Amino acid sequence: MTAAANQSGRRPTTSRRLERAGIRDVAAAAGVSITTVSDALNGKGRLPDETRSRVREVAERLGYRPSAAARTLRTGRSGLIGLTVTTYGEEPFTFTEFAYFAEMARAATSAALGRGYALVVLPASSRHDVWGNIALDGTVVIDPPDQDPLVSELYRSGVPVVSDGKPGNCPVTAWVDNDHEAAVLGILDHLSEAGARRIGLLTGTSTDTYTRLSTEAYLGWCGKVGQEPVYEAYPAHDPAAGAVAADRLLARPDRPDAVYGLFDPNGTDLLAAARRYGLRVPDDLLLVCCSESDVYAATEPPITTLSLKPRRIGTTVVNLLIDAIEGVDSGTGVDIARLFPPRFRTAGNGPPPGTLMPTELIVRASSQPRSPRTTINPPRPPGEV
Amino acid sequence: MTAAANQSGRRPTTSRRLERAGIRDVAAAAGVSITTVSDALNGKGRLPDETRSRVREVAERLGYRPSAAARTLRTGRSGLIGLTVTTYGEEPFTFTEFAYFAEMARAATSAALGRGYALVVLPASSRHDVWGNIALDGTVVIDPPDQDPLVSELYRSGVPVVSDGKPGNCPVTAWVDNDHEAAVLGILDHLSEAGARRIGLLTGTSTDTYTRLSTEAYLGWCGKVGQEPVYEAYPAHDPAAGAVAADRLLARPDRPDAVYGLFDPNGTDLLAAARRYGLRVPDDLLLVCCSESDVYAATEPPITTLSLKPRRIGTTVVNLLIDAIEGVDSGTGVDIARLFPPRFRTAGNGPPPGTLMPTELIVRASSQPRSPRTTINPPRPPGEV
DNA sequence: CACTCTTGGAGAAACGTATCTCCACAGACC
DNA sequence: GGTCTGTGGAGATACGTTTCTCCAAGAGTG
Repeated sequence: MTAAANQSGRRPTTSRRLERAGIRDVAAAAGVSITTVSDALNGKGRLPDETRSRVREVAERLGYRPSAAARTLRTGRSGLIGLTVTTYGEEPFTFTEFAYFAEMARAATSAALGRGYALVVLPASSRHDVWGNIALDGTVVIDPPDQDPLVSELYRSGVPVVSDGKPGNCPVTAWVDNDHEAAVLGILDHLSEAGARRIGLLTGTSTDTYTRLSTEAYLGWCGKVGQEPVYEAYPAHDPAAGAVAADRLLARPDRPDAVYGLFDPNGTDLLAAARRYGLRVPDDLLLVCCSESDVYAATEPPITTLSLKPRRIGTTVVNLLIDAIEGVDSGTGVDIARLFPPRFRTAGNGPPPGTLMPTELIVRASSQPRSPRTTINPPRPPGEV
Repeated sequence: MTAAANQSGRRPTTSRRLERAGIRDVAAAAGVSITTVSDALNGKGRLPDETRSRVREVAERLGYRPSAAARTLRTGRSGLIGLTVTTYGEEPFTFTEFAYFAEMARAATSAALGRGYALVVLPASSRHDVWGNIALDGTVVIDPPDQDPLVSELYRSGVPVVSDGKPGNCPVTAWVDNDHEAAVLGILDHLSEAGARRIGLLTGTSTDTYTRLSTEAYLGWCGKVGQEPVYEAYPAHDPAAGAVAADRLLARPDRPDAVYGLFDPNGTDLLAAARRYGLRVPDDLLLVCCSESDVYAATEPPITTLSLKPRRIGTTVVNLLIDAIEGVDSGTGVDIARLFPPRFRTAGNGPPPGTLMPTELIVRASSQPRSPRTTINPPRPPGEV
């Protein structure tokens, strides 16, 4: 009897065929020790290729699958990253409500998988019900509100957090955001150049960074160019409220001749409202909205959209987080993890490092400079989508 | 020195303040044993309320969080459910590409969270890179192809699998699907009643159940009513291909006077194609497409859509899976898990149990019975969205 | 020959929890 | 007084890995 067989000999005699093969069974079958099996399968240790391949072959034959739980317990790494969205109302799950989140989540998932991690979608609320039961290596938080208790809790637990959206007052490890101010100013300039005299804004009532920064940029611009602000705010998480707000905006006595809508559905909302009031786009009303959906390429007329490039954001956020988890400083390539466990590296003083990413304005017919001819049913070649 | 302190006394002397509090620390601080702490926090064992609350208070004070990895290792339950989509091309992640998946995933996530589970989004390919590293209690598979190797592998690993979409030849624990045949027949009848003489189909080239069953239902209907089939198939995962296929369909010499599009973007595709050929909807062309998006409520004209009710599907799939994991038979309430570990309950003979769920046709202007008056800019009250 | 390296690999200690087993003790009962 | 019963809780083990430590044996070296 080999030492390995001895080491695994304590299994109870009954119903062994029901058990899944463990590393001990592989060791026994291959006539080597547990250490050797582990090293062989993980490419570690000093083993001749012959032993390595033999162990691998035995493991394959037994259908051995290492226990993720045991590995996580031992190594302290689960390969799991939490993804949570905190704003946009009290709904349990507004997630993927808008194309932005869907795209961002998709890119984040891909990026994580590419580096050997998987994403777990979690709610921002409901404290220990689920959060406490999952071993997370880190968390991506979308749009954390000021003083987000969830982020604080995670920080206390030692879980690295990277946020999409500049954090108000949260101890995040790092953050990524669009340059919302530059984006709004760019759109307002674009509309002005297209002939707009009075630009309105369709905005939200929530206090997340996106809404706040965008609105502030608009108000600042109004102050600078001397235009009276014309805007309507509504709860962005309520899809029906957007149509009503769009209607209100166009029903005002000081009706704007151009509108920027901050949220994805605002394009169709505003277009429908314009039709109701007999306004032609872009002749009577210039339109831009923030959206990732390509339905606006096929509307009548096509609508100019601002893309926040969610794919780029999602990828960046995840890569930053995994860098923090693994302790690699992307700049230097130094492996910090060997010196300090990751959970203590968020404790730096000073603001967390952030990255501003540019947006992209996709100009379509709805914001073309005014011309005398009508835009109803313009002839377009069949190839254009 | 208490026995509890003795039991935890083997911690190395250095840098203890850096360690997170474990159950041993709580036991030592409360002057009780590990057993007592575990029982107190989990509501088990026979303990007086006084001890229970004291232990809880100490745990709270130390900021104790149980290790999910250790718990998973010990109990064999991770509270994690995999979610994967396998069809629609070779793309690494077509997930949330269409509103159906996004909605379904959202509902599934909510349902899982409601029962204390979290969802992990995983790719259908890339064998052991990620799948092997995660302890899953079960998996939801969307639209598995025939003989899906992934499902077979999961079955062999003992992981319960519930699929969205009737499985071709896979050992799933259970499945849920829409009644696609009934849905298509319903639409074709609806279009006929609206005055259609020749109904066309925009379908896909992939071999998943949805595409196959829908197309077969269409062909069967054509055979029964004696209409020559008029359809175009394209790779559904390619967004640009849909517009081209729609164009092809309307360019045919035997151009249909009504079209049903199987995929979400087909509505805008077909509408744009109709405009290019000067066809009025619904006067010259009746239109229905399968979509979960509400943009079709605001198009010009609004388009009739078939909803697959993804929320209901997602909820049902997850609940079935969790029932299987926890060994509760929804019908009887018997706890099977105590008799057989869940991984052996998929081995029954006969086909796996399946559930067919109804769809819903949301009728809008694009499939209204033909009338002499034009439908361009019909007057609508502002409240309607 | 005595010694150091190098190679190949075994042993055992964690990781942190849940839970099974069992014991001490106090009161009840005959 | 002795047995029984219920209460409260301690001890120890197992979950399945990874990894640190260390040993044996052969190869080279003076």
